Amino acid sequence: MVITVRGDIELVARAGHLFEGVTREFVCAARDLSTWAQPQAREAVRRRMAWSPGGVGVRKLLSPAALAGEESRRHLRLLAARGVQVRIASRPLPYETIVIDRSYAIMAGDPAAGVREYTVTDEPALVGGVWSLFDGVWEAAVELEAYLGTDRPHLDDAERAVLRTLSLGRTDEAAARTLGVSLRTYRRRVAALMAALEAETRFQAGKRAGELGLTS
Amino acid sequence: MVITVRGDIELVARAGHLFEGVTREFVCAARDLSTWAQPQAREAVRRRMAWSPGGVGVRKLLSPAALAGEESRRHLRLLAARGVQVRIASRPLPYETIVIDRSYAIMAGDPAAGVREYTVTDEPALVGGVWSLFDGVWEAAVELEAYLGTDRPHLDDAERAVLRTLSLGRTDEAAARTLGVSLRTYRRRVAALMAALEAETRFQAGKRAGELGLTS
DNA sequence: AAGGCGATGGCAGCTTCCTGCCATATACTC
DNA sequence: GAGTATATGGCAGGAAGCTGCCATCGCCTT
Repeated sequence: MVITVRGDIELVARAGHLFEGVTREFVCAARDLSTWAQPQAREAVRRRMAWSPGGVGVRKLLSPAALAGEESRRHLRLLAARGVQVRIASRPLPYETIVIDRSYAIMAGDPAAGVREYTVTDEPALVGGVWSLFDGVWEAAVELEAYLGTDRPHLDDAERAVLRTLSLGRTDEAAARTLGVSLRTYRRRVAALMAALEAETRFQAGKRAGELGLTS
Repeated sequence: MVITVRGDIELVARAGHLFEGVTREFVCAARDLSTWAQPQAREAVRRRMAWSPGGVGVRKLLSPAALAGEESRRHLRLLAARGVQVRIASRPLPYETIVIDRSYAIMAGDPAAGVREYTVTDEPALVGGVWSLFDGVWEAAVELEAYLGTDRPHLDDAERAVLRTLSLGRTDEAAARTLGVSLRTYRRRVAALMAALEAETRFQAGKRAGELGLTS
């Protein structure tokens, strides 16, 4: 069974009961928090949320863009406090996706289009496949608190350059030469980088950089 | 449009033309290489593959289980040599998935069932969503060569212990003391760990450890 | 012009790290 | 027992890394 609806209101009308019928699991991937802008939709979601403490696993997967505003962060933290698992994926997820109880999948159409289309299905292969892919992305994504906590130390150009030479395994002397600065300055910058990464040793700095995926 | 077929043969009969009509992109996620066991299916895939050099981007995403046998590895390397991008996801992907030209999605049903069911669709929202999720997993997955190369360096207890002390930022002397070995031995083990991580400096070792998620 | 400020470079001394060499110990094989 | 392999510890010398101090330079403000 596959149905396609246009817009939030029609979605709620046709598939709203699915939201309220969640018994075990509700997973949701989205680029940001702007979906469900319609009051009716939000209301339906809220009604569902009220049940969540009762054993329904709710997982919300978002892209970093969802953390843009301070308000968004507060909202997400609130959700997390209510038991919703929130993770941040490294890439945007333009097509919003919902899987309910591993039985129904709801996917939003191209966001570039005007009125948003939603496709709802209960085909086992589709639902299973989508859920499985979701789970893969979920596994690779990082916990909200961890993401906010690390606070992604913003490195300036000099620090990035230092990071690169360190990653190459050069000696300080060679690195300083390639960067065109003195040994003293280079080491000062290494010290600055380590401070930025809250590391006391170069090993710790490297580990931190690796964990944060600072490749450059 | 959504159709469901039972078994490889019927899939090829009903959707085989999709494989041969690839023009831009062919992506595929699977747990292992056992799919397409049927000769007809393999043949269809092979015909498709013959075109791939002509600009079709082929991405194959597998779980580590696909690397079980030496034969599998050879096969994958062969594919890679032919221009197929092969990556290994960290988790198994029980539901096999194919997306062709971002226009058609084919998803296999529960592998536990007897005859395998396949669902084929061209619903934009479904295809787009599946593709997007695939891309997310893909991004988090690791290149075949990198995976085989690094081969998840298996660290013994001694190396794990060293890793822990290094992560704590202790000096070698303190670390050696807490581990109850001499300074010389401790440093030998650090050198061994660095060799295992293919690192030339402690920074690189830390980075590698961070990237590999070696927390302990 | 004068002064403050921040980044740089040189120097020096210190700590830490790295490794080759040798001696010892333990275990395993023949 | 003799021989071999492997892990350990000590020592020493060298390489690399760290940082305090001071002088210099460019830039900005007053």
